[in-house]
Amino acid sequence: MGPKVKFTREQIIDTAFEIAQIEGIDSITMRKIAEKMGSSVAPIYVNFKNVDELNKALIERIISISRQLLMEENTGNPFRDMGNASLRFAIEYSVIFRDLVIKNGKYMQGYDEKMMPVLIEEMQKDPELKGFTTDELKTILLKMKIFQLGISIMAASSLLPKEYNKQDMMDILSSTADDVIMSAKLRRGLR
Amino acid sequence: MGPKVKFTREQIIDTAFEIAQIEGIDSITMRKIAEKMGSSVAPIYVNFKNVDELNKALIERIISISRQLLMEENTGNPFRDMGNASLRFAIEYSVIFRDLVIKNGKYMQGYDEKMMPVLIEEMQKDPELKGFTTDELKTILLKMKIFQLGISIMAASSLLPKEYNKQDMMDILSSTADDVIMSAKLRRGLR
DNA sequence: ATTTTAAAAAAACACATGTTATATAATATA
DNA sequence: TATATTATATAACATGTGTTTTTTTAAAAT
Repeated sequence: MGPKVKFTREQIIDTAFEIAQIEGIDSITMRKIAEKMGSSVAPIYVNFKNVDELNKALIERIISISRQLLMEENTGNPFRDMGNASLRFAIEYSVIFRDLVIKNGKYMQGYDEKMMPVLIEEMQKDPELKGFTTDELKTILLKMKIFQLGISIMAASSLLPKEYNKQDMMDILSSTADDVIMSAKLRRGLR
Repeated sequence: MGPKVKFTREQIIDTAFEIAQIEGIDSITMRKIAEKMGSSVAPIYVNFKNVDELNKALIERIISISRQLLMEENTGNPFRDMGNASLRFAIEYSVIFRDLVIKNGKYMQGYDEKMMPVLIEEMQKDPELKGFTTDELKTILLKMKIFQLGISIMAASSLLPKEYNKQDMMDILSSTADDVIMSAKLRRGLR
């Protein structure tokens, strides 16, 4: 055996995450990570074949954090929880969130397609949403996902009115959900 | 005088725009522009002090194109036109649109703050929106701007259901506008 | 026709970055 | 204790980029 391991794979990913959070994913370099850890680049190349592998691991880490936020949010109303979790992630990790949406559309797309049926199923259990067809539920969900992405990006990019705080954001998200559901109910009445 | 000018400022910006449209703004380099024009980098440095100046000029070009799209869209319903124009830009120039939102939040912020009062004023003339207070109109506008950003980014990032076409996007944008306005009217009834 | 001038090309410089090759040193094992 | 192993450090290499310097060249002025 050689000397004790001083820099682990986890530590490297953590450090990359910290840099990404402040400067953006593109600003990560091998030397920056090394400097921040107080090492040379050697430990990085022991743990990762190259920069692409490191990036892949970082993306996985980010996804896992966002998923954890979703777990924490749990009012029993799944599609509202999802919106709030996304918003929280966008606020707490704004730089990374923007990078992720921009760069990683493909990953998100796959993730989304898997979540869709699950969410529809959950929505069917929701008393507030009783009596809607699956198609109507799909439309409601899509509208809310669109709105949720919009407000998340606005929050992450400081595009909302200055005085807007987190609570205001959650309120307008919730209020728009009400709008969409209410209008769907009215339309249902016309069927 | 020296030889005839072979590479104009406009041509350089056009070429940068083409690269940005395909590979993203960050992928623009002096040498790439030169190669695409069939020149050396010299003409670029005659027309621009450095890469920052070139980027500034490119952003101006992008803004001007997006403004032109807004001019073309003109159904007389200003805040719906704005949504459609943004959506069209996002679809036609998807790579640039994403870069712009992400990178250039600050510019958009300023642009927005200037547009807000104008739009509110236009909304007050809209018969569909008669009888709302300024605050109510502001909320409606904000909700629609959020939704519009969300769908534009989804369109630009291919995050919408595969079968969704441009018309579907415009329809759901319009339908959500209806939802928001309708719900606001119901709330107004409760005042 | 010659000279001047400015546009463009070619080459060079400085620097950042990914990656690899080599050197160093700490630890387990014989 | 001596040796082998291997984590880490150091240094070097290749490449891409912005920028500057030098050279070439074509049009205009003389």
